[in-house]
Amino acid sequence: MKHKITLKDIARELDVSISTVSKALKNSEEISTDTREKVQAFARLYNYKPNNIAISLKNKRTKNIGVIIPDIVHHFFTTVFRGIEKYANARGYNVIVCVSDESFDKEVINMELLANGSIDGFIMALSAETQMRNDFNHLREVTNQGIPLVLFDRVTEEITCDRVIIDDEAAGREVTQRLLRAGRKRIALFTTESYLNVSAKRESGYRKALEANGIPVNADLILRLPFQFEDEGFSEAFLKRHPEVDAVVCVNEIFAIRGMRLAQQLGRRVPEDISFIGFTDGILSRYSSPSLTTVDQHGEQMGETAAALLIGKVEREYDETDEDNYRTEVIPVTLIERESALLRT
Amino acid sequence: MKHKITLKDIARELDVSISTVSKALKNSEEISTDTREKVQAFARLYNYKPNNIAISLKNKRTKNIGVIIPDIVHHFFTTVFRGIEKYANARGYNVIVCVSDESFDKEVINMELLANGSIDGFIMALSAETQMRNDFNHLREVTNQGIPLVLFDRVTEEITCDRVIIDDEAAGREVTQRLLRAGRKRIALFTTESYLNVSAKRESGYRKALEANGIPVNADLILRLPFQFEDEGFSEAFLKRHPEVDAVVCVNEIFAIRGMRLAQQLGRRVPEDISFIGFTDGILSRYSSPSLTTVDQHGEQMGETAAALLIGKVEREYDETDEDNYRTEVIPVTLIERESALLRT
DNA sequence: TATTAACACGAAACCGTTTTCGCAGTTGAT
DNA sequence: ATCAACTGCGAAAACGGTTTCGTGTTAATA
Repeated sequence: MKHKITLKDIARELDVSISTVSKALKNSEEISTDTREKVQAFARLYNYKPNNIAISLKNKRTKNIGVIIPDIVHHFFTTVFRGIEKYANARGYNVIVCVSDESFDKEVINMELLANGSIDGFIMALSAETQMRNDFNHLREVTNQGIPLVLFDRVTEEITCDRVIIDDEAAGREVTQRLLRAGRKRIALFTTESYLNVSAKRESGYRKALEANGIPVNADLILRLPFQFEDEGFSEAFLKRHPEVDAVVCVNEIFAIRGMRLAQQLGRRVPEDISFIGFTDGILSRYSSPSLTTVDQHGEQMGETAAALLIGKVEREYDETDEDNYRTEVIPVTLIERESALLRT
Repeated sequence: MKHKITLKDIARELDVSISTVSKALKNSEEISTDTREKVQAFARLYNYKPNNIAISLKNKRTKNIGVIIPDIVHHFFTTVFRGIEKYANARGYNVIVCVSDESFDKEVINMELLANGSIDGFIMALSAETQMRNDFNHLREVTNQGIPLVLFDRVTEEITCDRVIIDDEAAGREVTQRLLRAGRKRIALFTTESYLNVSAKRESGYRKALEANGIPVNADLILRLPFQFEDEGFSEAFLKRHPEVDAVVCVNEIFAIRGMRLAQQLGRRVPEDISFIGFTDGILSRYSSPSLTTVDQHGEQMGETAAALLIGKVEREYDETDEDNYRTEVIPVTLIERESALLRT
């Protein structure tokens, strides 16, 4: 095994001091052209590369950013991750990913592990369990240490930090509104348990749209599905129980796809008899039959924005206690109109 | 900003030496019970956590593993990644992900960056461009430095390292064989350009199955699709040109889904008129209409196996020059029978 | 000729740990 | 009383860099 060459090795070989080598490699004016060239030639020859760890220790900067997401096998998070990775990489940062698996404990453990010098900052989406427990001490711990934090999608207001979100309520309102305008009368909502803040906000938008149109919200038309497990027939029972429903707003892609399949199996035509609109523009939406009309959250852009905010903080000096330094970026969404909903009357 | 506490701080406060603090925290017998307790109590109180970077520098071990994959928004790679992350995390390792984006240059740059001390080993799938160029010097560079490397899925024989693969040829043979047994006569193949070794092997299996059944391979029935871009109507033209085709073997999920849609749009019934079998058991396969019969590569298991091999190497002393130390693990595949292919006659 | 400035380089501190080794001071045995 | 062994701790080197501050040599200036 070829031992990796260090400054010390070069210094020994060339019979100069370590400092001289270090400076020569940085092309410091302090070192004579002669020596500089000699050192640089030698370094090139033996393919010298400085040790990242040593530099990190010295600079107290790792050029690593930590990303903690609930799940990686999930199109939305994957897309955001790509945006983060792309932006970070272009600026010389590497990305360490930890998957919390929707577990509070894993989230805490991973954060603490990374917070001890491994990363310069965090980008994360809260796990479901964290949102349910409403316990954010691990986040506070980290920000108190002066480690920059950017939350996206699954965020909380309890922590002073940057945020990248979409306007979930407006989006929920918008899609419901569009269905109403297209003449739909009985609009159902397929959502998750309400502790997920995005779901709660989308639901709130749904409710507001109905109310704004003088339609009373019927709690029976709101179906709360367990989001981690397979739907145990809840949707099917719901669709059978409510033949009058002519449109469904779904808080994610998968609920919509499953719903559509079941509706079709029950002999209902999509979108003629019943329209479906989802959230997240993943491959499923594009390739399902019919293809799904859905809200594109522009995950990649969210990721890039989050990375930009984080790296900005990392590289700039700033006053942590100044609330004005924290921004909440709202990424505009786009409704992708496909086949699963009739929106033009 | 609360400054992170160090050994030095504790030593100063308690008026002992840094060495004493270090030993006390490790519960060394060398230190009196009194001092130990005092130090430990103080450390707990101020929530002392050792600096990972300093430890890495000292130990020359980072507890980070580098993962380089061509694409993260791709179900198979994501699944493998989850397996890696799961296994690694359980053993106290973090995972740094770099996306090569199918580009040779990015792959090289990322590897070189990480190889300078940031990681203890690599797990990777080669980019398409790397496979096309057949240039593996960056891999050789890394292994020469004694950095363990595990290749998965997109591998090469040119490098001495561990590998985790499926038997692509056998799988290609198997699915073709099953279609033949089910009475299909004109079986087409939708594949990528042949420089991707997995595609090449699957094609080889397809050919062998046909030959074994006395059916001449008809090159016209092999459609090579650009895999990075949207299919510009090639599949459609193919299906129109070959109405006699009654089954298609596809080297990935997306080719199969697109093929099915087009076939259906052309008025052909799937699976009655034409059967489709794909590779990769992603969400698309499960939720398409009809659902896709596909080869499950068990990505998560591949990831776990790769991580196990890597961490084994990292933590064990071994002789790099001994070829016997390198293993190629073949993960058994499973054919998931769904609706898109009639396999029982 | 004495002073000074520029030049080229090295010593050493520092980042935060771990670990070896040595050194007092105490204890117990001879 | 002498020596050995043990106890409890600290100094210092090491990991691989960066950076500040000297310092000796040479050449220019008074």
